[in-house]
Amino acid sequence: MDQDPARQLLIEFEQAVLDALASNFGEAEYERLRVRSEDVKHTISQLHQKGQLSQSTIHLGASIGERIEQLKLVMNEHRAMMDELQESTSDEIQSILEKEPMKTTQAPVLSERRDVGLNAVQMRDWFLKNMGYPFPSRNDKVKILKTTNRQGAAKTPVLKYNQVVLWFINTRRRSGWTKFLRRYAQGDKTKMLELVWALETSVGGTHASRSWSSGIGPVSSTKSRDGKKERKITRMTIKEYMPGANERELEKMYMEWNKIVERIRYGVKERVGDWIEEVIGTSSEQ
DNA sequence: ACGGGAGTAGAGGGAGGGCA
DNA sequence: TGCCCTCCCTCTACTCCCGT
Repeated sequence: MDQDPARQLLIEFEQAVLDALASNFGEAEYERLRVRSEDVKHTISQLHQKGQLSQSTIHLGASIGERIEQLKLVMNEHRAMMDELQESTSDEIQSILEKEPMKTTQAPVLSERRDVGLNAVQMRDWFLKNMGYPFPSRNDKVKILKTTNRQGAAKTPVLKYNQVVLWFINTRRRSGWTKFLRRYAQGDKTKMLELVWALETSVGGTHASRSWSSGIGPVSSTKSRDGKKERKITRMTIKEYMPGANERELEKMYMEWNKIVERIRYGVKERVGDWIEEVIGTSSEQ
């Protein structure tokens, strides 16, 4: 039994989400979970305000979110087959029904620019799996687009290709990834890839335990993702990458890196409890 | 031509203060 | 206590510019 009430609350909450996902996840179940998430959010926020939320509890919350996310992805794989079948049928029906002229491609009016938040789960996931080179090719973007739209079909607005492009541009900049690239890799993306690989091996563990990966993988591959040109990656340790750096400088770099990862995982959200909303919001799409 | 970066506008929402 | 207003922050998306 966990002695920390906040930790206990989070663990019980995770169990409730898992139970719901394992059962027939209907509207009633969603509503119950939503109410419960409000309680959890309220309690966690209060503890945070009182300064009673330990770092390990915050990390527990993060890893619970990660586990729920992974379960969701697995379930979506199974669902994808059915969806594809449905999609091809509905496309056919839609082409028959679409006798109206094509919608205009004009820029949306300002009031439509930020109606509801983007479903950025897939984009965040892709970014975190390719931290060394977070520049998705056209194919990657289309894949992200399809998966996102399949997942959030009814609850979130359709994600457009351009939104994926913009999201990655903004996230690289705002998360601090671009600054990190300039500071520690002199703006050289190949060097950055080497650095992130060095960081990854230095930290150790798996993608699940770290929550991020360089994107290179264990087997040597020098070909860039888009296949346009070769990138020679030298695999070295962090000490080899930064031979002149002392422990303090390395520590500072690790801290900056962790901050970037956190920003990408949860957006630049600072309010405690927002991650719960995000988890509930995305899990309910099952 | 295309993709990415930088600067920026605007919408939405939370926090906090003032007031009845 | 509840309402209103203002300020500030986050996020999306636009425009312009630059590099390939």
